[in-house]
Amino acid sequence: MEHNYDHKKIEERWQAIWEEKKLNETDEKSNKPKYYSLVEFPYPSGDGLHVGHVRSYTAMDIISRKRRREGFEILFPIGYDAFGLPAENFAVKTGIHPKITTEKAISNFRKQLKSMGLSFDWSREIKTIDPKYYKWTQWIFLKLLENNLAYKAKIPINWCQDCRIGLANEEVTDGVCERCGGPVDKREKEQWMLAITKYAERLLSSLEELDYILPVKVQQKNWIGKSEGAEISFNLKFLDFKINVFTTRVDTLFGATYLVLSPEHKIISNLGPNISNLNEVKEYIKKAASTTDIERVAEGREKTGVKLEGISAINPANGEEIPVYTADYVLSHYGSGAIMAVPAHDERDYQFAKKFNLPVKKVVEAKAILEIPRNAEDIASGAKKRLIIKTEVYAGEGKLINSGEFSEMESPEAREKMTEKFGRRKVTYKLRDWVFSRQRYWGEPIPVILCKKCGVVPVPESELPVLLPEISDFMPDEDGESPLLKAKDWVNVKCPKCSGAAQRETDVMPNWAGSSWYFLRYLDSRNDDALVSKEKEKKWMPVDWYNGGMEHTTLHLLYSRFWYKFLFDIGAVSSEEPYKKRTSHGFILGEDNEKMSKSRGNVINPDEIVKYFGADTLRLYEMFIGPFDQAVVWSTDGLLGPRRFLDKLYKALDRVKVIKSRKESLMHQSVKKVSEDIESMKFNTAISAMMISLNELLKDEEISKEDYGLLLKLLAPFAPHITEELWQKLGGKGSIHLTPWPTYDKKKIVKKTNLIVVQVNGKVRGQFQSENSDEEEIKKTALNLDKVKPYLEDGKARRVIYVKDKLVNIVL
RNA sequence: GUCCGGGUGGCGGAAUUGGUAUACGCGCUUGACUUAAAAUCAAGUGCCGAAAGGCAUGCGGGUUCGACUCCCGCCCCGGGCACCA
Repeated sequence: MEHNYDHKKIEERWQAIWEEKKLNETDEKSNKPKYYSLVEFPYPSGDGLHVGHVRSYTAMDIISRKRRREGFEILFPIGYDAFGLPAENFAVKTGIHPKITTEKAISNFRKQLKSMGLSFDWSREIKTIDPKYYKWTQWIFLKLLENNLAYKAKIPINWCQDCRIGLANEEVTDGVCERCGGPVDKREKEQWMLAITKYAERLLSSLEELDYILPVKVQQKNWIGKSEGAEISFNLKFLDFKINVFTTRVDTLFGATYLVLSPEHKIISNLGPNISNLNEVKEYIKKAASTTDIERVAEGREKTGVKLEGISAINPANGEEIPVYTADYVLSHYGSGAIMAVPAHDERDYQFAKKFNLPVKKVVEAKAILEIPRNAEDIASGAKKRLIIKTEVYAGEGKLINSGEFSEMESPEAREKMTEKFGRRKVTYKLRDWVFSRQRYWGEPIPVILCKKCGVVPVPESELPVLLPEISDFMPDEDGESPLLKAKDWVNVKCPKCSGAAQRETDVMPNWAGSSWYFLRYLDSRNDDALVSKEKEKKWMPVDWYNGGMEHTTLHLLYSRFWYKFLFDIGAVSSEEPYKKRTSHGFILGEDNEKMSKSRGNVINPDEIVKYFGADTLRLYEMFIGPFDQAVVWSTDGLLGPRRFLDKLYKALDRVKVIKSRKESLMHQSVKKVSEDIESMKFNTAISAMMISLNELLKDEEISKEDYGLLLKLLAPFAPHITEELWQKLGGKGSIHLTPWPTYDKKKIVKKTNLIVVQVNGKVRGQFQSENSDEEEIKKTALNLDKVKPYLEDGKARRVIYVKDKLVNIVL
């Protein structure tokens, strides 16, 4: 018998056998209940698979393997999200076509993924760059266009100077490009937009029923940013214009002492002739446009703005004449792009009012705040709680004053009544439409033709896919026009409508396009007639469990929910939400506690780990390293623990005999623990439980074959290769991965004796074993313990507390 | 600023209807085996203390017979959002 655990031999052998036997391929004909488990398909970067991929993929592999053995027909697919900037940037530098580098990276990824023993159904593999795939991405776009959810608009977009690319709101972090960290400014550009805002309410409200981890729900909710308030119209004096403002605090209307328009507000140009300082205003607007987001919100930046001389508005509440300003602290894209300023009750308005000497009028009585002494010193020095009233700005609610008939009312009531009298209810969202154009090469061409006569003409469905043309110069030009413009033969076409000369749209889709629906394609990945057949969609959707990164919460996850709801609306799918359950994994940081990156030199290559320790050890380690949802620090030394565990398991086989004495209580407990922990993704404690089991089994010379086999079955989802090998050596029939998932018997877990802990005044002083639960008897035993007696000499037990089968606490 | 997480040995971490704090693993110490080392096996390992005992879950209070766990306040770390009216 072999005594050494040769991971390389074992892993290669079993991977080949499983592949040959198609062990992991989904059986479409099966009548078992379906289970669709999904991981985010990787972007095939030239750097190869990251240990972070292994973490997330192993977790879902464990869940899929368990489900399979619980009697479900599993769909656990994989593919590649292969359009993207890194390959294109590399192409700009080297002239090598992104397709070549991407395909190479995909081959490498495939090899790496296979070496991990992940139970993917490889027969359904997809890649977003495949024309047969992006045909359907383009098809969805056409449908969006047809339903007025795709439109072209000239809007100020976030422009990354380094990448020469327009960015979606979601792709800008702290005012810099999420990708390259370069500065982002605003440019007016004609862009394709998707009207995700039309779905804001639905995206928000259906969140409630979904089984997503809380942080995901919270983030999406905040991102959608629903805000309920009122819209109030302010008429202008002497002019037939009105300005609408959005406010959540109508109750402060009597305190509105001026209005502020965002510099981009359209009414300013309409008012032009009536503004006596128009030049000054224009100057300010120009300056505001060239201000970047970083500058605009820079900390401690003083408020700026210009008064529109000659213009004044009427406060509808009290008829007062109030001035109108334009200032960049008011955002054009939120609410109506105009606000009523209430300096007494809003910090920002107050700052502005102070600078421009505008009146501050209190209309809500401030509530006193209770100040409590904090530290021991304060308390010792006799400091007492006291009430303080903030004097300057009070942003809270309270009783109204100086508000005519509404005085004496509390804020909520006043809001109701004042909305009714002066305006109307209004709901706004922070969510903005999705900037869908990219002036780049390596993406799906947007399938429309621009005709001077007919305007935007969709490419007929029969002509899909619009293939990405071959070009050799991938650099976008200075103005940010797409490199596709250089493919003259491709660009110049006849208009499908009028047959006149026309041009193809040269913008391509963002890399979020292909990933917004990929989970549907897995169901029917070779279908050329539809993105997915109705029948298969009905059978497999929605995804039962989807694990992925938190960084995709407001991007991919939200986008794909939007597309799916849209597909539902046009009858292409039969349910409204794509993912029933969403969980998330934490990052793996380098050994230096920093994010893994080439420049830091702290990247761990999974290939090396597989080579030296084996895929099973790597999998086990990554699951053992810490709580699945939290960031963890890589430790190569830490791999030794799981590796030793597998070594011990392998050697233990020599001691396995068919014997009667089993460790039933222990094993049933393990089955319970491991089963439950997998469901809650507490893989670290599941592994700990299996380590404890093995350690316990090894305490005896002989190990029961039944116990050992059971342990193998529990471990199989985590370490599929070694358990399969040992299962065969044990004489097991068929693959261990096809055996039913073990069940446990509660009765067998119960212990015969209980350990009773004895405390005196809450401190542990002793313990004893007890076979019964008789309160009086146990209390008596406790009071007579040698360790306890000395405490009873001075005084009597005032009270004795008994917690059944657990603890006695003697209170003196 | 605000919304989520999180703070426990030398290190990763375990423990939740409040009931033995430090499971499991790494590391370390000692011993066995070995010419030696590695590997492996065995014993030990929160801190202070010779011991008895005392002290320990970010800090300060509180509730309780009993608090890592609940309440009040604060500090620090990670992440999201941020002039959103």
